[in-house]
Amino acid sequence: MDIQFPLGVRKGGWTEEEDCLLKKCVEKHGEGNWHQVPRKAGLNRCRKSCRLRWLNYLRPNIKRGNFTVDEVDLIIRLHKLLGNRWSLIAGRLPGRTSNDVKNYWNTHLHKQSNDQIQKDVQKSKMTQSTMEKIKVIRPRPRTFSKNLPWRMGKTVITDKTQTKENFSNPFQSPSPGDDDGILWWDNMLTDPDINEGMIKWTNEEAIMEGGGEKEKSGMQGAGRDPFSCIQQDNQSNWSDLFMDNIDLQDILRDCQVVP
DNA sequence: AAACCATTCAACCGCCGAACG
DNA sequence: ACGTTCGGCGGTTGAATGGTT
Repeated sequence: MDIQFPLGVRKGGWTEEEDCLLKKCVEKHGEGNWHQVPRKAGLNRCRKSCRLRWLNYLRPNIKRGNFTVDEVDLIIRLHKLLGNRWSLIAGRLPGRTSNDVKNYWNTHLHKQSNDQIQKDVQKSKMTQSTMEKIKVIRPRPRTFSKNLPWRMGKTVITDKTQTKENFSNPFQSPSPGDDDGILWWDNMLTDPDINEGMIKWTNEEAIMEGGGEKEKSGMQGAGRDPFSCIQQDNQSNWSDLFMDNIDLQDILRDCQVVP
């Protein structure tokens, strides 16, 4: 670390002095224009290095320390839906950076995930219905209605069966009052096949990391929905997860897996 | 105490898409 | 239409640290 290059661009770990310069610069000029930041801040760092340091370390309200059970659970579930879209996942975890989430996944959850995939494969070989569920990931409309239940506090219960006809116009926006748009999300997020194993992971995680009584008791009850737990804990609101998030909708648009 | 191994995480790298001239 | 620049992202690396023998 700490290599000096011919062009004078420093690499490696950041010193306190550099942190201070960068922080002052961003506070003065605001985020953005990263190509100008090294010059304005008087740093011999490349723009990318400055940006990364700010985003991952210096930015205010960055949460450090262990991930909570709820955070872990959310990561797992979002990863199941989105894959390695770390920035999107991190965007739903206040104070966490994409780098943090990525690191956490790679160090704590990756193996568990692989194990779970193996289980899923085994299971899918056993039941055709499971096979269908794996194949049929239904795309969603690009826009969400303002009448969405999560905005109105409605509870949605739906028939999980799905026919081929449902695919006829996968990107069609729901008509007013059409709850179908959220039903898919609800199905996805409450699907036992998707949820299976996750709660177990997080329980183990909490115990492994020496989580206190709060954490352990926080996951009591095997059938507890982690999302309701999030809401109960008031740390985050599940409804917020998808509100005003175009990116997420775009991803969902790409989510169709053709049988 | 020393050597070795495993884990963590800050930082770098290369790529991509958007914006702009 | 094309080339360039910039911001942003995910994958990967490697130093630091902790644990084990």
